Amino acid sequence: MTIDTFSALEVDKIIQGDSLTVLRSLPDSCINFIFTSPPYADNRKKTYKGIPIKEYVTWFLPISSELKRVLKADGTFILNIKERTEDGERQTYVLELILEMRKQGWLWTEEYIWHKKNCYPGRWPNRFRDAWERCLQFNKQKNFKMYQEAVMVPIGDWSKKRLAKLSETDRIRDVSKVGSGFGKNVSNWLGKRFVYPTNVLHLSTECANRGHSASFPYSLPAWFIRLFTQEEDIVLDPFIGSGTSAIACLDLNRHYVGIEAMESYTNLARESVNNWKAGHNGHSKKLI
Amino acid sequence: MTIDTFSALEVDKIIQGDSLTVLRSLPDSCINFIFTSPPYADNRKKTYKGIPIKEYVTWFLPISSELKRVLKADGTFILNIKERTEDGERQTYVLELILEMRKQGWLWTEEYIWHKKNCYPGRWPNRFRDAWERCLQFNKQKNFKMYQEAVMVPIGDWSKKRLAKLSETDRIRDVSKVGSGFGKNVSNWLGKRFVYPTNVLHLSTECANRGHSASFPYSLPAWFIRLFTQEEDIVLDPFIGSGTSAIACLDLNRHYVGIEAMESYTNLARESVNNWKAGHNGHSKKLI
DNA sequence: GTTCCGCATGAATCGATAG
DNA sequence: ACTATCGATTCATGCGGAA
Repeated sequence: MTIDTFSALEVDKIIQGDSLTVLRSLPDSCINFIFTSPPYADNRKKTYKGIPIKEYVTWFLPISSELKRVLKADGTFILNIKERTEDGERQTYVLELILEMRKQGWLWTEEYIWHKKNCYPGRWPNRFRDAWERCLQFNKQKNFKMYQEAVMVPIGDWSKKRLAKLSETDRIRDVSKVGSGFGKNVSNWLGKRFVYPTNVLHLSTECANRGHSASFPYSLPAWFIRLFTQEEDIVLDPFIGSGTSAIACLDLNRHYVGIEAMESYTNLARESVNNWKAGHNGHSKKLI
Repeated sequence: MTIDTFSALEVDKIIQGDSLTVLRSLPDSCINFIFTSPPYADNRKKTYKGIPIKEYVTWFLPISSELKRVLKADGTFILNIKERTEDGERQTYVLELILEMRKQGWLWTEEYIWHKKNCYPGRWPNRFRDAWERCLQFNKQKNFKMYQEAVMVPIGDWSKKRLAKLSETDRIRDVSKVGSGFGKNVSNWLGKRFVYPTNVLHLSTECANRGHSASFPYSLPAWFIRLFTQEEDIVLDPFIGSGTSAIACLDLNRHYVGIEAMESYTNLARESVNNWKAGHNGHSKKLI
């Protein structure tokens, strides 16, 4: 990254505004990694958090085009999404989106499965509970940065527990141990036998009553951020919601750029960031 | 099922021949359930087990059309498939296949994830081990046969604590919803030992215990056969390979129709069937 | 500081009812 | 007929307070 980039790109901020508009104001090739969980399709509510199914692809494509522009050549874009059912069918807009994004020049590199261990309850005569979501990986070129060692897990049964419990409690423990960084911490871990994970992630959704609901658990962006970035890298979340990705960046010593359209969510995200800083003795991350 | 159907459809057989050709000889609407794991796409090997990627959709569509014809109106088709990577990208033929099959009139009802707990080992610089496959559910109409009780799983350990004491809030919460449903609700939970599964299946890739290698484990077709059929129903596998689906049918007292193009696999499947019958004291399943 | 235990919650989905 | 809203269904988990 160059000085020029930094002079044009302000990092560690939650920007309030329309995602497409804000993205257009960002410089080319300034972002190391993009993680986002965009608003899901919803025919019923025509609010911010509900894009009609039929308009979904059309709505997203200009955004993915800008994301491709701002992403560095060796960067990665992870899109967390799951299609809705309508009229008893899985809708196909996510499939269409993948095909259209490839026409934009994106490579569809991989599809990770987020297995939601505590999925929503319910019972229906024609289907079971939906316990998984897609984490689609897109890249600009075949060679991209990937730091597999940062997400290695201990071998054996408790490795699954370890991966599953990478949430709030874990965060505190890690911070209290080391200030130098999460990846280092993990690699120094007690056992010497570590194994690479697979493309299936077993994470629970957080369900505590904290005044707001995170649409995805802290550990989801954290896992991908560790996998695709190094410290001081810049992470973009164009639909940051309540700020989960930003908190993950703070913990992992990455820079973040968050965009959020709704004022209430923006305030919530900024508050989360301030709480994090307060919890770390007022020491905010050193800015370049 | 009518007598006519049976006179035209011979069940409990492994038919050797080209799948499309054989399918065309079957009567309309005679099959209760279709499960198959078709030959994977592969550009390099031009063998039976390798359909070129670019031809895959074109190759499969006439087959899926015939499958739709032979399936009963309330039947289900489960397609176990996973796209290959080529040039560092996930290929898109499965996505395209879903879209094209919908144009044929199929409903894309659901996508189950088969999580392969002991997936193939290996390491690559740009991806992790692939630990999941798609099990795509297609139907002819919104209302289809589904026997959810047949695949219920033991309830989690949490229930022991949870049900040990009935707290005040349980009562309040129930009352707030349905008013009169409290007693009934609690009594249901107290006796409950099994719950419904989700759309994520955790199965190992272990094969049938006969020393024959199968591309998918016995438990995968068995699970779906139990879910979508009753005893005496007819199950079709148009790419039956070494006969795993047939063995599952024998165990579950379902009729099977298997199709296999290669003579060697056909012999293997027939041998598996014979071994099964020998292991059951020569009593083959009663034929109608 | 640990462990234990109660409890509210969740990117859900269907079918019935209402406009 | 067609769309919008609402109630019913249901289970594993993290969190917070208690022991």
